[in-house]
Amino acid sequence: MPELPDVAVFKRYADATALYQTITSVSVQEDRILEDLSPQTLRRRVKDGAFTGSRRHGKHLFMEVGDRGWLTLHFGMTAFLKYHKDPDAAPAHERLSFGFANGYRLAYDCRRILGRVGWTGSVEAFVREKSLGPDALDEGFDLEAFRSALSGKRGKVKSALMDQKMTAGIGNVYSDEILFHAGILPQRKIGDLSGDEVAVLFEKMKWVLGKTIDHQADPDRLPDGFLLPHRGRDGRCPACDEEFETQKVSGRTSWFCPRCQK
DNA sequence: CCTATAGCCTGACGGC
DNA sequence: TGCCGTCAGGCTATAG
Repeated sequence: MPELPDVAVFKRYADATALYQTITSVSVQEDRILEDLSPQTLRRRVKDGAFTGSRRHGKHLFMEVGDRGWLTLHFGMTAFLKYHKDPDAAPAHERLSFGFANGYRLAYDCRRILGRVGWTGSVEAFVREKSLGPDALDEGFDLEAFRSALSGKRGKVKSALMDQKMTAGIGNVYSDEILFHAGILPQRKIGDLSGDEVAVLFEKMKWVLGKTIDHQADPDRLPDGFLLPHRGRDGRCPACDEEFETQKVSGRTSWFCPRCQK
């Protein structure tokens, strides 16, 4: 699930629940979740500290622990956060959790163990090391920068949107959503797009990501006209009622409307 | 350098 | 009911 809008919602959730509380314990149920970090080191770094702030870049969430550094969280395909007190309320695939002085825990649930939690001294250094492009919602990432990032790319437009080095945050689902609103087929080649199409794509990228965050990235709360609620359900275009088609692009299933998208 | 593809992981789901 | 194949909203290493 977790692409930029989902992680933005996780950030809000973490900010609303876990900030400024003394961390009294760390529980690691699954070592493979940790990226270049032992449970002991993690414990030493956060214990008796507190989450004092957070940032997001693309699909990554960073939780600041005072001046000690930043916890880095990536959610793979299936991870999410859950703040709970009652052990019965713990999510089914809790891999790691932080206990607070008030008795609550912030749990990291990751069914497929494709997500990773690590540590960095600097968010900027982390972004550089991972070769991540600018966050898709960064205001500095404007149309000019978008055109420049696309120039020289030869593949399909959907692959480019999902390329985290081009811009960070867009995955399979939201690339389809953006292309649907832009009226562009996912399998189109970058070089074949007109200047106007690139401008529309850019505008819809910003619009879709912002709009879905406003609606908690929840398919059931999105207003009419979005692809996401129809994806794999009734499978019909909300604009023209044509049946959506699917096609593998970059090894992932793409959904598109053969009538609305050119 | 670039792009496309296989593999990593677990578990939910549908068909038989 | 139970088993099995398929597939899932990501990333990385590797091949071409």
